[in-house]
Amino acid sequence: MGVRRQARHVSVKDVAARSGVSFQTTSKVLNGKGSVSDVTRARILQVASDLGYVPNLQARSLVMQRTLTVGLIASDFSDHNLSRFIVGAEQEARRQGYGVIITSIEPEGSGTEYALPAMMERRVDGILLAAPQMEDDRALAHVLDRTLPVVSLHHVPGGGVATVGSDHELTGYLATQHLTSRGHRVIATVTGTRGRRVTQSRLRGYRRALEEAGIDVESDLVDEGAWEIAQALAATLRCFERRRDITAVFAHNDVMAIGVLSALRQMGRRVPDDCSVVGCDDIDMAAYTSPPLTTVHVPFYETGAEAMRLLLSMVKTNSVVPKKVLLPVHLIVRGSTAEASRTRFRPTP
Amino acid sequence: MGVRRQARHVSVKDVAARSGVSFQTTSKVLNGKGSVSDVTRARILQVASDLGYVPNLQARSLVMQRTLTVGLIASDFSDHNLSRFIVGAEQEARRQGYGVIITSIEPEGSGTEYALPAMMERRVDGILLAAPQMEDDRALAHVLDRTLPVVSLHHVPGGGVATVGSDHELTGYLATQHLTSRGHRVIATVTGTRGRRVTQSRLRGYRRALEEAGIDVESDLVDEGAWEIAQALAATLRCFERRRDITAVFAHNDVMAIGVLSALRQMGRRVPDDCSVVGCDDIDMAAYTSPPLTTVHVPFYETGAEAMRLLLSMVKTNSVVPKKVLLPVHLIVRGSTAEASRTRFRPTP
DNA sequence: GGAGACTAGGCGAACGTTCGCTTTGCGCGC
DNA sequence: GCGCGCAAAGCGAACGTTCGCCTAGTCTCC
Repeated sequence: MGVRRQARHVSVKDVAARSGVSFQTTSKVLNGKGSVSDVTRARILQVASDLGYVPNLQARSLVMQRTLTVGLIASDFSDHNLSRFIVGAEQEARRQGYGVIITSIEPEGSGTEYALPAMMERRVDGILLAAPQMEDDRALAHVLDRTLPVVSLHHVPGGGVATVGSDHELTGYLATQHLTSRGHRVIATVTGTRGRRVTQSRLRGYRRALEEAGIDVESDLVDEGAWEIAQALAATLRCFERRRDITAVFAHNDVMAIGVLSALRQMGRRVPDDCSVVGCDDIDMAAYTSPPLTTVHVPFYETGAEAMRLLLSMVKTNSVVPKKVLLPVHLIVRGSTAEASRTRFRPTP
Repeated sequence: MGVRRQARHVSVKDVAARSGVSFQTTSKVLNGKGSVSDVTRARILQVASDLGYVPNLQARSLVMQRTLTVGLIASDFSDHNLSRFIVGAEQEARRQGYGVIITSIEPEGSGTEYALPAMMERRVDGILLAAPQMEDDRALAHVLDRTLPVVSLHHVPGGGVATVGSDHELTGYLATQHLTSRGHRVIATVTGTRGRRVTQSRLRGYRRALEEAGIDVESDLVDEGAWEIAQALAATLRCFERRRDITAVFAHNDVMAIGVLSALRQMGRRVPDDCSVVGCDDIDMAAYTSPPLTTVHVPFYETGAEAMRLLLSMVKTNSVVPKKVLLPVHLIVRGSTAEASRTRFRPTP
């Protein structure tokens, strides 16, 4: 039980005292400002390093009026996509010398009550929002407006907030178009949570691809998987109960696509021989499902980096630019999709 | 391009001026210290809320000598297990009113050069380390020692640092013992990265279970999967090339277990009829592989929460207690394991 | 009616910086 | 020989808090 008091930090005054100069001169040297003779400069630097001087950012930001720190509010750090985004954002911040302080907000509503104040108390220079399920939270939007530079991963009501994301409609379009171009005509889709914008966008892309191929959009081919394996599995079973002639399924993300694969296996349908499957997001595991999943790559890491770049540029110029950035997505063809002509009908056991 | 200067924050002096008292009195009211009459107290509180006063934690921590902030250094936020850990830690910190500032360190060596100074500059009250691959980094250990309260998820050389983790040897033991108790005698294991302590511990558990069952430990049944699906798949194939009589495989984590399942499928061996598979970690997906994976549950979330609890208790008492906490793990039986008697030998195609 | 205790509030200092303004000392041109 | 300009360093103030100590006023009690 080694209890020991924490050693006091060495301050610029300590360094000054040891070097025989005023602490302001020391400060000048450490910041490379003002004119100081080479010999004293060297002496001060030497002493500073001997004493292990580490500047106190708290004090510094008090006078500078900026903290070199940004807040990152996320709904769930363990969400795979979100965590890629976070890594991208954090690395970009680090590259630019900014610190990142995080808070997660509880899914059941307003963890915002804690998150925002915590960030404000710490006087963050800007905020990065990554809480997709808050996209309709007007309270949040209200608080954010007119105060700080904010960049969000998702839509924020009111529209004063800059957004960086990927083109979800294109995602849905590319996935579906890949299937129609391979001759599929009866294409089911297992969607994300109904109310969410991503879902609506991906659904729009799905419809557009079908229409372009001259295929009617039929509602019994659409079912909700709500981003979860188990629900996607169930949704797939429901679709096939309604329509036995489905030859392809587009899942609104890869995790659900894995559920779709499970469902098909369970029904005794082979992939891609009996049914093609395409997901989106391109998670690591997508390359290792059986068969490997055809999917649309969504650049989460780059989105995070880009969002942070935009945020920091706003912070540095002290301006607010409510622009929307969309990053490109692209199709990755693997083994889970095949020509419709190869598809042989096999009755459900 | 709506450029607008950032509004200055309202300070305790602003509130004081408006309420007609000194700013120190305002401070007293806001902190509930000293004696202030009910009427002025009410007036001050009213003004504070009218003006939207938010205390400046920077200034506060300057005089209080603590920042109510802890640093979290992690190797990779997008690692599934690590991110569960982080969520647990963050939530516990939040519950206790502490902020969390993060840095990731690059796998290729010493991102520490940036991470530590960044934390020190911000005068964090303590540091939580979650960078398993740094477990042998003496430089890191040296810097950490004797300065701040530090709790680590992994071993730190020199041993002055508190550690919270789960019982990896027990994990390996439970997984393997489950297999031996079901009559398996030829049990392969696909390990994590060789040099790592987790790997060594899980391997020790594996050996102990075998010995208890009176089975010789044979080196041609051990192969390295290095935590990755693809490598685990390859390792499995190699094992079966050496030994065709394997009836069960223990993978050092669930991700690799998925690779093992792929390999078996590829070889035409059915799970669990021809071969049983058990993983560990209990990731979300484990319940949805086909067949659902028998695994050992490792409480990452709780580990994070517990680590943060320990860290904060050290911070609050200003003491350093280099204790080691081990959290319990338990077996979860799903569909990927069966009695050895059911196992029928099928030659590799 | 006066001493003592208590209440309400003010004041100065400190925390560790940055920044702009002064002061000191010295070489130099006329 | 005198003022000028410039380099080197010091000084005071400010950032927004907390904290300990001081003071003025009121209440209580004998």
